[in-house]
Amino acid sequence: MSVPNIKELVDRYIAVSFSVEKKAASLVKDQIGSDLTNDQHYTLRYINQVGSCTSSELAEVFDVKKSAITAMITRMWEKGLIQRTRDENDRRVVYLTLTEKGNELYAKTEEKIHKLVESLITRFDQAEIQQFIETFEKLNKVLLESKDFKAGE
Amino acid sequence: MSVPNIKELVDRYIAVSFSVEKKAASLVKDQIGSDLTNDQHYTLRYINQVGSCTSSELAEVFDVKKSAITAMITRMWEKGLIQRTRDENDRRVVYLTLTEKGNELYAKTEEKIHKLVESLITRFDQAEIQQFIETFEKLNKVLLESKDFKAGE
DNA sequence: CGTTAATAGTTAAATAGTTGAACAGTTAAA
DNA sequence: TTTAACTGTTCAACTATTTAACTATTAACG
Repeated sequence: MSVPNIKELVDRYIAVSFSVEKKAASLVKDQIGSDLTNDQHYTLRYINQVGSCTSSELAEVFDVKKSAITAMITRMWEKGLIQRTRDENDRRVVYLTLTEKGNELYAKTEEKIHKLVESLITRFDQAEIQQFIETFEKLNKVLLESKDFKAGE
Repeated sequence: MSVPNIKELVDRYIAVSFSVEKKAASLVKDQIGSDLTNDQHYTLRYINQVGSCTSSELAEVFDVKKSAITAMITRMWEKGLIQRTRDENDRRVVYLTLTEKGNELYAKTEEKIHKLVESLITRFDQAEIQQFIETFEKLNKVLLESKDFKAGE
């Protein structure tokens, strides 16, 4: 058992990734659920990070169709969290930015999530969690390449 | 930068876990999307693993309300994938099992997901992926404890 | 130039998943 | 035996998603 075969590793990965995803989503929701959905928080997070972006860009990042983004952005726009600004040079393009209210709500919810994640990862050895995140980031890159491969064939 | 502080690790974890989740969900869906949703596949997977379970148990595992489970199970029952059997001793309880069709569809989709995950993790050093999964499993335990803590306070 | 392509985003209908509250039926406790 | 607890369902409301059709705009090129 000290050298698990590939099949066992695959099984364990599928099981644990599903379980962690469900539990983490539930904990995040407990923190921010009354103000925002998890997806809406991640949308605020992304726009806050890049400053300004388009629907197409979000669709790419979230790996969903543009119409799904339109629907979500409209809901957030109705809550006054997001601003839509037409590009004057290319009038097809709409830039999405956070409003003051959007920024404030993001900061508030992000603080809660930060505390949550911190309370989790400080229960690990620092070297272990660092290695874990590095492999996780590698996996993220591998997934990105898989997507390109898929699109290219 | 060789010794990142906690805040940086937390930031990186939040970003990468979100990104991986989105991309993985998308790839899984590409494999099984026409027959089942991702959640439905995971439900088949769980029931296949334990043989038989109840709605309450699924609600616990999936961390959602029982009414959400009822809705999903009903959809899968309409497709002939799941059987509902009342417990004769405690007639409140309904046991959920896979039908023949459910088993076959599970096997078919699981094979695809297996191949997908295998193609991903074989791109890592075996020791690295093994360590990664072990930490992931630890995280899963920590999350379970966090849930208990939350419920207990 | 003018027609045709491609692009950015929206709309609308359909489906899946989710919550919360009310409810039925059943079992356990007092 | 009445009351409380539990299992599962129904319903209304909502978010997220896809597909297909559509508008408006820009780019390509003959």
